[in-house]
Amino acid sequence: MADTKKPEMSASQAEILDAAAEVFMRLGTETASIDDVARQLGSTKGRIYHHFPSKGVLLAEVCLRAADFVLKKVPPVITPVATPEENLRQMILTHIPEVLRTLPYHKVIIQSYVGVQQKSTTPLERALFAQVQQERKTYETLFREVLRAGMEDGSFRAQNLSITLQSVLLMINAPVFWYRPRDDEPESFLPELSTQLADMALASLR
Amino acid sequence: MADTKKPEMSASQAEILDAAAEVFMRLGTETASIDDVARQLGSTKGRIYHHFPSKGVLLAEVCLRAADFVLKKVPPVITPVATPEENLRQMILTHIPEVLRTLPYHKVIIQSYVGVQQKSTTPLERALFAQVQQERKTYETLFREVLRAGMEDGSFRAQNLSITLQSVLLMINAPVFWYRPRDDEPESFLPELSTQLADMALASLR
DNA sequence: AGGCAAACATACTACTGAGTATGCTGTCAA
DNA sequence: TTGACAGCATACTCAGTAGTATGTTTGCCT
Repeated sequence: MADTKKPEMSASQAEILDAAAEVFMRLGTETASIDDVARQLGSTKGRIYHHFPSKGVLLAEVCLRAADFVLKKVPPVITPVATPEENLRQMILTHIPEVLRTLPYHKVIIQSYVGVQQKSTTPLERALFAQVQQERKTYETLFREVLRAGMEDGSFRAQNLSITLQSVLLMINAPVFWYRPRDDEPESFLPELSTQLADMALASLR
Repeated sequence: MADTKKPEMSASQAEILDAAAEVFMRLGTETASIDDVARQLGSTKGRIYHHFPSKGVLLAEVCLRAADFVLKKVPPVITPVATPEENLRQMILTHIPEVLRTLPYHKVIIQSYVGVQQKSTTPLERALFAQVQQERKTYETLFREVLRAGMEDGSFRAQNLSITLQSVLLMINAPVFWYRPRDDEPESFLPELSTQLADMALASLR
């Protein structure tokens, strides 16, 4: 655990992950083949297997990147000087645009969340998915602590914390299920969407 | 449209659908094979293909049944004499236990909702999935109308209706993502879960 | 210049899993 | 009783896909 966990991803690897996320989103992680991903890249299998040892690892890396996106943006906006309401609101207002900016990644990680333990994975794949699980747990804890603090000081209604946490998390991820970027969409839509969801989430806690 | 849409499902067919829902839930709709479903039944492929022409149709029938479950229970509790809040609360308190009672089916339909258009489907499969889409839309409309009525008479805060609808729907389906029945679970847990979610959903609208 | 990796492309192999063709068995009507 | 059909089981076929083995090019260091 001595070394920092940044495996120095190359530009080509990032490009492959972008393509994989896009294709996995469109076709589903199981249905999509490595050849589909290669076609999306305008290249062939060889390129992908040069950088990733298996399809399972590729999928795991996509999920890991999805988790990293929000995990880099949200923690910095939390501050001890703010009230739980203010903290939670800022977290949500940061979370939603970042998720929609990297939408394909999050559509993929939700697939892996809804369906399925991976079948017959290699040790490396298991390790990566364990890391995804870990980061997910870390991210949940950020929200859990804010909710707990708010319930303690009476800002939020006292009730089952786990249920509350899951509900709030799913609520702020709801756009992942239905949002599709549109050409005729006004500039103001994303901020409006974010604030409305933040309002609803906060209201649900009172 | 003259005939009633009840294709007279046999007991054997229902048993197959139960097994398919269970296996599709555990392994994922793409990963799970027909042989897996057959093994769950303690029989072989032959039985399944005798009743269903393809894996896609089998999956579609599972989704259709999932939609039917809630669509049979929820509409009867809606009444014009009640306020929008009261109607919505009763709908949620009916929806959640029914979903958890038939959990595997709903885990499957959510998979098909998150991931993917089906690839290279037969006309029959397309027709069935269109029917699923139709029933889903019908179900959504029930909630949309109650929300709209509540916004009109001032019970609910006026805001983007579609966003509100999607958020509420996802919120009351949240347990599908995380709930797992436990042996040491008190009798009272399900009612408590339902009322807490109903409270949160209604509060989010104020 | 030249050699040597890294970064791919090409051409395979092996296997899994959907779908089919056919065989077997009980049941029920005529 | 018999034949005919529903309800399965068994034993295949065949297409698609993950993974591999091996070529080919491109930078890059000396």
